Amino acid sequence: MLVHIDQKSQTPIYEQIIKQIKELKVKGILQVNEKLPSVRELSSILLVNPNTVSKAYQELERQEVIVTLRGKGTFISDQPVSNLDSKKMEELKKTIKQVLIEAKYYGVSKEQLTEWLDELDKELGGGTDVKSSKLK
Amino acid sequence: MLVHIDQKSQTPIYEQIIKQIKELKVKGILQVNEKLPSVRELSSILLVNPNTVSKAYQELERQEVIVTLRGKGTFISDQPVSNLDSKKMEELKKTIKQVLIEAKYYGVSKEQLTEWLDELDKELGGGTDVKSSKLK
DNA sequence: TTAAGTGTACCATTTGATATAGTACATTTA
DNA sequence: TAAATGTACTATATCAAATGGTACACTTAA
Repeated sequence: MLVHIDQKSQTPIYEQIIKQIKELKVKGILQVNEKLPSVRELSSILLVNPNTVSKAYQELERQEVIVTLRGKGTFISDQPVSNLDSKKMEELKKTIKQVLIEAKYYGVSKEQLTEWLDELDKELGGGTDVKSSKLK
Repeated sequence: MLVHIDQKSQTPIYEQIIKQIKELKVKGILQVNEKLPSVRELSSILLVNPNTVSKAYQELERQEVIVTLRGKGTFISDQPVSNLDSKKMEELKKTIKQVLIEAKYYGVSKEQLTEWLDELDKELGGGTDVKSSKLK
């Protein structure tokens, strides 16, 4: 299975699922309109409670990453990403700020962080650019 | 007071304290060997429990950001930052990866993130470069 | 129509982190 | 000695997270 749960992690299981589904979509491993495992199926694979998977799916739908159809299943959304949300922008910037502060404590320069960004962008970019692919 | 607590935040109070002390040090607002408010003093200022402040101070000392001396008080550490910790490096990289994935969902480009890094670096850089200042 | 699979909605319980409250102790300073 | 300091300890309350179980509405396929 593509999703992997770390039970020892301090990150909640449902958040781990959310992050990994997003990553798989950005990478293009999960294609638009592709069907995801059912709540029960994924829960039995990951050995977690169905409610936990359901919680992850509900949050993913709220973020318009996936679409759920009663009785049919859950699918990768083909809808455009919601408009630029200033709140989200601020969150991103705050997170980056914290990363930068942390980095300074370990002698990691801004330039190093920028290099990592380049690396990771290539690593992820092999898939689909979620935003622009919706606008064509 | 320089530290400000947001009771509504989902971030634990002790973590808010940790982050802000670090930021103040990176900015140079808190200088090396400078005395911090006592546990009881800061707790009464912030209207939080002394144990909560103590927890923050203990974690900050574990990270070698501050030094505590029994009966004397707590001070900004003048010790060199601990050697580059590969675990910490991985954590930073993971966080950046998540930020990048999030950014892609909101049409924020890698270049935009890089710009923010530059901005924030200047904003913080007015203070002292923690790492290099120890090596002179 | 029936049966299976789907997401969803409940409820109850457990666990762990967080925060508070209170007390006490060892150390340092004035 | 007295005050201030960090620390340790116990107890309690709250909340998020996760689990377990049951049930319902809808869709699909036999």
